[in-house]
Amino acid sequence: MRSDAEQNRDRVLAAARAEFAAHGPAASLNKIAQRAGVGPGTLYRHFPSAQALLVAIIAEDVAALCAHGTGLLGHPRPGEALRTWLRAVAVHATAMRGVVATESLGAAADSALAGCHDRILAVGSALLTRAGAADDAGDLLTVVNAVAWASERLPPEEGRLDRLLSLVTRGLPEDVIPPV
Amino acid sequence: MRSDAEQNRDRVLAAARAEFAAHGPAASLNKIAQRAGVGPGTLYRHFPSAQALLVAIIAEDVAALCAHGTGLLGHPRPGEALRTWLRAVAVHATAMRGVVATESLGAAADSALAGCHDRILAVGSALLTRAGAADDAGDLLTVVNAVAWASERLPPEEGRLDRLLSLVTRGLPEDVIPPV
DNA sequence: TGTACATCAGTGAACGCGCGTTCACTGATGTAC
DNA sequence: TGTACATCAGTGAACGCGCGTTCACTGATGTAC
Repeated sequence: MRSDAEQNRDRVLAAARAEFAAHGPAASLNKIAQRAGVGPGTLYRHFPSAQALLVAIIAEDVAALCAHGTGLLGHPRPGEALRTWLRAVAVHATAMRGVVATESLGAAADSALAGCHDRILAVGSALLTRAGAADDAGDLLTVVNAVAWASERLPPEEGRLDRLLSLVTRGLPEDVIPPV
Repeated sequence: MRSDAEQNRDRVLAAARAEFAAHGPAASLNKIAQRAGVGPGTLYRHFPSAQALLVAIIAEDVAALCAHGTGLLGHPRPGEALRTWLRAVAVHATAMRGVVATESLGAAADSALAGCHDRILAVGSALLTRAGAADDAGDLLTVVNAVAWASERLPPEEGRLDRLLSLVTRGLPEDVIPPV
């Protein structure tokens, strides 16, 4: 790829993140192009649709989330590791006014996002198994996504996301802490 | 109100339900008017905005939901009564491609829907208290709404809504069933 | 290293579209007598 | 009951707007020599 093209691609992605964060699903492609300082034609050269933009953005994040989760597989307390990772998933899904949560839910059915979905699911399953939970990883991640979406729509309130998450995770196995 | 006006109002509401069900938040007011067989001006005479339409629709449902919940306060098994009602709330929130869930979440901050929100919350609190749960009714209803929203976005699957709900409600007190 | 050139990314005005919304006009309804 | 009329609901063409998208043209980049 020509170096100026790559630079523009990156600028478009950054602008898209900002516009989606500001306007959610109603973000306009023309405005993303404008914010990135390129013509609409340039945006289309790199991303043929808003969907393609979102896929690129989400794929950027999913790798980090999977790495985080894989690292937590070595955490000494499996239950805590699981909860920590689920919170990270929720924070990720909170981004961009619910757009990420919405896309993530449909990821299994979307061929472009299917890879992301599978990788997240694999990490989640591993963490669940290690924590000794019999839950379905897909269902659990669905609910975590849903909770993230909800917390993003409500007026911001300190600690709300954690309260809502704890409603969901309180059924998961707790770590046995050896008495001191 | 003139009788033809009331008839048109009802037809617009019915058409709006159908259009929101078909297209979610992207439903068009012109198309709602067309489906109702009235001119756009008539729709505006009754409802100045899409928001006003939604408020009218939701208010229609909330009354039924509250009556249902109030009736369940006399149910012999408080835990089961609570779960039954939460499921009814979820089914209500599943309507119209997530539009109802989205509106319901913002209801507390929306003066037109604040009344609905308060009534639902009061019924929920009563059922929770009776079941012996210490949970915050607002948080619980938020999560139930979120789960309903998610289940509406995923490809339909028999029993999914109940599975997701059970993830949320398994932390609630169970009824003590006397041994036979 | 320097230059000529082919490639292809970038430009941005312009398109058609459907949206929400308006308003001058029409006509049905309900009322007063 | 019958009629004349005032009220106000209904109409629908038309508006401006911003959207997604296109495409003929420009010009920067990287390459071949």
